[in-house]
Amino acid sequence: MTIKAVRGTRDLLPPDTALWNFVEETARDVFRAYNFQEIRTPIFESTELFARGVGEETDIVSKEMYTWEDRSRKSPLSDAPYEAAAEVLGKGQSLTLRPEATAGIVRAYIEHNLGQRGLSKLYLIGPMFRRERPQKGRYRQFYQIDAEIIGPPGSGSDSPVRDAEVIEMLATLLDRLGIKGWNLQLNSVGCANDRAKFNEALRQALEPVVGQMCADCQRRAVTNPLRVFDCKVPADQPIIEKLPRISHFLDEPCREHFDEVQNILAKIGIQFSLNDRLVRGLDYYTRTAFEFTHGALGAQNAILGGGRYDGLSEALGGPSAPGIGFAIGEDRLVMSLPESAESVQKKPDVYVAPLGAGMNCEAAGLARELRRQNLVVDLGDENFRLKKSFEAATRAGAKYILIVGENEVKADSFALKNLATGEQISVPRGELTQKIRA
RNA sequence: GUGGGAAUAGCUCAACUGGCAGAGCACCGGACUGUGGCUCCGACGGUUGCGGGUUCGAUUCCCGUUUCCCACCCCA
Repeated sequence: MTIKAVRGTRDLLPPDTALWNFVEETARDVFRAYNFQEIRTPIFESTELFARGVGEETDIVSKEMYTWEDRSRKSPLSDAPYEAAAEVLGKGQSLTLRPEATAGIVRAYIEHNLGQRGLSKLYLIGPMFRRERPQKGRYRQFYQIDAEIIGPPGSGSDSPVRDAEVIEMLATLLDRLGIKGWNLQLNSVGCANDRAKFNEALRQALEPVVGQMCADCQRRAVTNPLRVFDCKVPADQPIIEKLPRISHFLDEPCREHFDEVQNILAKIGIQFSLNDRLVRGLDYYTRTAFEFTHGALGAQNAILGGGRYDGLSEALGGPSAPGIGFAIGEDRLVMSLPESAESVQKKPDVYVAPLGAGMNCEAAGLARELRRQNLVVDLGDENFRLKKSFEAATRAGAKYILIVGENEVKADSFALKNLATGEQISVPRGELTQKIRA
């Protein structure tokens, strides 16, 4: 039995990787225009970070994390094989593969006192890990493109301008990637006080009717009443329609904040729809919550999600640092791209084909010169028959083939053939770069 | 964690009621010693996901298991 990639993980191969690079380069380019800068945090963190940051009650923390006990630093067996070390692991630290990016970024923000620099605009691209059942658009190792605006209150980090800025940036990114037919849904889940009041009202409203609802809703009514709004069972919809809505429980500052976000978005021409049933799965969200969906993704139709988390820093023992951010599911983003992998792939400008004994050296020298001119150059082998070189050049998608044989070397002028048109000319060494680039 | 479908050559798929495991494409070589895409010929390619059972005989039927796909759940 050969060893295979483990369940829920996968290899990304060429030419698909060209698509991923296209997405990441475009994202970096767009983020730069909004003055975001990159942050890289560790792929594993103390388990406690996610327990406190994401929330003990969330599905992510309660059943989806890859968590293990590290070896104890003091263990006399610390350099023993892990089977033996496991015997003394009682004192080891509990570690977890990151299931999302925000907690780690806020941890770094606190740890390095980034609040002293004013407003931080940070982005992170990398793998996340959740132990869920794999499905279309859902993997156990998946990639997120994440960005956050966070800072002390005086830096304006809590301003609705920031919410609108982040959302508008996402619309720009999706447009730049050529993604058509995305849909933006917006909601405000209020502050902690609003949520407490709303939860209580919801619980009361559910009590007399929950018996008539589906089994899932009966469970949710106890564990997490907000999630009742996610229910898709038709028979439950009339009941859900009559339940209280978070929008009626927002206090005055939260309402004004949300109004201003909508106001800005409308003024700058970003289409959105309000959805007061939109709830997010992580405990730390406050006020603005949003989601971009796309039709071509099957059941996992959320291409990205985000929101505001004004109390997260404090929950992690840090200073007050309101923030807003989002996470794009890169796997899903790539799935909804209209581009083909072929179309974004960088093809060789020229295929250098040495022909006959001793020509490898000549060809290698020429290839080096051309590559130093920033041309994309592929290189053959003097043992190839010319036919084989042509086939290799064609397969590589090269624009030109450059033949390096004895005749050419003697004349210091090389046969350059355009593989698409069939036109062939003899080009002196000094003019090669210019001719190939033309 | 639950439910449905699937797994045969690198890829896409055949193989009747249980009877020698095949094709197309791709790959490699040749026809063709310095000019590609076309054509023709040849070669390579398999523990039929894995393990067990029934049978004279299993890709085929049965059980288990793993993985993938789809959906639930949840989320990006």
